[in-house]
Amino acid sequence: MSKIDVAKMSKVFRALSNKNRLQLFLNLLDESRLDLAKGRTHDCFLTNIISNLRIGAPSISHHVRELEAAGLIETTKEGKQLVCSIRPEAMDDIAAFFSARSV
Amino acid sequence: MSKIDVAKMSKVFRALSNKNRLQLFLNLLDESRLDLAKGRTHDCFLTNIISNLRIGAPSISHHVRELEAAGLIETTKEGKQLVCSIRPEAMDDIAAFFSARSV
DNA sequence: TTGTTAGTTTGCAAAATGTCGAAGTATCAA
DNA sequence: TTGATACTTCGACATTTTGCAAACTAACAA
Repeated sequence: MSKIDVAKMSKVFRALSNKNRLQLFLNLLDESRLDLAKGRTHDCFLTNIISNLRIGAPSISHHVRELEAAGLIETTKEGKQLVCSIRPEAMDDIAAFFSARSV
Repeated sequence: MSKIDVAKMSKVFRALSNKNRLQLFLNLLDESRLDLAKGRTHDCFLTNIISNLRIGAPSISHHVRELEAAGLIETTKEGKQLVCSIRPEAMDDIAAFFSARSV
């Protein structure tokens, strides 16, 4: 199991501590579940996962970068559009840590 | 699986987003691992889990209440001392959230 | 009773965060 | 080339967060 340090972990939680940012991440997670379960990554256009957020484009842009800086997602450009994907390693690290049965 | 409440979950993440607060929680988690793995709770004196935090007593007091308000821990008084314990359900929620394999 | 320990409450200041409007860039379409 | 779409960057501003000092309370010891 890879070791996680407190500073890094707190950044992950910070990234998910804002309602809009969490919602954005959850939208992406919903889209990605099936692929993640199979051990694959899943690419998703940003436009498709921000429809239920009531904030402006600058804020969205800012939130995406926070999620990326925390290591939770990766992004690439595809033409005009931004493509997002969840980093499975980030999910795994934290899941392992908080699994009560992992002693 | 229970549906995720964004507002509630973001509060949990917010509680763990501060380095000192996370460290405090992790100290408690370290102490609690064995019991949690057996499905039990574990009581811990506050004094024992704050030794590596470089902040004053008022800040500690504040952080403990934040963790409690987020539903991550429970506290009781024992004489002069405060006793803390991790709420196992909170752990389960977090583990489930980050488990990519749970579809 | 007097002192000590363990934590709480209050009030305050510095720093970080979240959102926005305005302006800018890059891609693609007409 | 003109316009539209999909972001990004840059201040600015209000709100929240974090931590501290000072004063306070409750439990216990001497």
